Amino acid sequence: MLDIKFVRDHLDDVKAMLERRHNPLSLDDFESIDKERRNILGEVEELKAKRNAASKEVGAMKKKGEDASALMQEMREVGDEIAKLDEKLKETEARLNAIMLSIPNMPKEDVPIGKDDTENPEVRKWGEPTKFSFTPQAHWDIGENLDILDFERAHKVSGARFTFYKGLGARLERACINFMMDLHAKQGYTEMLAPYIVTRDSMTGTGQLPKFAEDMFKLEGLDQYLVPTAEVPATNFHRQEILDAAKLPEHYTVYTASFRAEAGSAGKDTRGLIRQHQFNKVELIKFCLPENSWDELEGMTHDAEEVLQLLKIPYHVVLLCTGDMGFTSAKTYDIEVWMPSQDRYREISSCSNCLDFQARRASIKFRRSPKDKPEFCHTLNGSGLAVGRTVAAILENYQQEDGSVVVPDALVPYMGGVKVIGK
RNA sequence: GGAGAGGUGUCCGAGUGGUUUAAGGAGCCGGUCUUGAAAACCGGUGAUGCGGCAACGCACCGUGGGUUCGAAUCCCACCCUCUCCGCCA
Repeated sequence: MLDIKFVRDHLDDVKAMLERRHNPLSLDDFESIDKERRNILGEVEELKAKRNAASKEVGAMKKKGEDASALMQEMREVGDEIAKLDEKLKETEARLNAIMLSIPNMPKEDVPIGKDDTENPEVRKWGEPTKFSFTPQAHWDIGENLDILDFERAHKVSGARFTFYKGLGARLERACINFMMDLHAKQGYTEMLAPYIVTRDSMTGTGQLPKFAEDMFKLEGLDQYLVPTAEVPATNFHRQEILDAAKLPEHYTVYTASFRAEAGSAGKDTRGLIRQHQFNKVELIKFCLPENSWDELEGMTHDAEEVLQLLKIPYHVVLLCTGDMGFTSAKTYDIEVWMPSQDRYREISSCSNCLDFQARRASIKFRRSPKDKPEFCHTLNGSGLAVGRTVAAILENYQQEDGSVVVPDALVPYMGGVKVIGK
């Protein structure tokens, strides 16, 4: 969430930002509700001050044996008035809060203005699209032919958008997870495994709620949700904490399965591993000082890219334009991996600097020294990487004419020495 | 799931209706002493949020309600933690 003082003082800038993001939220009511809230607050606090003073006096009078009934009667009426105003205040604050929770983060100045993913500029490119002397197959065909992916049975057992990994397919997925976690640990990230179920407060803290409820799975009868990304448990790890500045930055690499309802994406990527209700992901999370977050974003993006470099899979990095950015982000790089069967790059990682947007929602602070006032941390998150999509990219980029798949050198030790997945 | 205990400031811990502006201690900051440090002693110090230019005010003792002129304290509901039992990977 943005600082309400910032919104108050830069309302036109915030409105312009919404337009650039193609966000239909209207802030026309903001000013009046904000003013109303402060008016009521002033009134009710004045009455409370009066009551506090009078109550003290009642106590003193009673001690002296004096009659305080007139004052008590008067305060009874003041109390009724306070109750009425408190009710009104609560209602006004709820409306204001709903608005504040719906305003997305302010994009950094250098984020290009654009309407959707067709307007994301390429920042850099690594490797060249893989060339084949034959017509490359899609990863779902490769996987089924090798009997390492089973979509049909998954549909029977769980419904659409689920997959069984089998044999060396399962091994490959697991190898990728371990390879990524080991690499990120070497890069200085602390390894973490996190809960797959989180509370509503956690979902609100990182910005998934209240706006994106339809994107996730809620547990029936409970106020808890399946994690749509490890970002949620990992960022909320420090919710409502004041961290020691000397311990910042904190870097975590977190593996979880991720669960997404994929409402509204019916018909998109219906085949294969690209868009699943459940997928594995290794996430990178950072908590840092405000002055360092832009450098930390560059570092995090490179740390994620290194996975693909070591796997020797071509990719490029794009900078998301205003219309394509996530709600909580001020700047996002997407890493897109080359997918031969689709003859284009597909997103495999998204690295974002959220500035203090999540920290304010989740109250994650730090103190520069014991005497200083706490300030909000900056939080960053990035995929390092989406594992299912990585497996898809390996299958497609490393496929051979005979239908087998060569295991990238970096993964061979994680595959128990297996160098080729064949029939 | 059953039974019990408990949730108070950075920490420990007192507090069952009115100077609680949360006792006391630890810690922390400053000072005295000391070659320096420790110890001892003296003084200072709860955190956070909101409103206000400010003085200041309001809120906050797990959360949400309620009773009262007044609630950390009484009542109701809920959440969480711990111990034991049951069940269980």
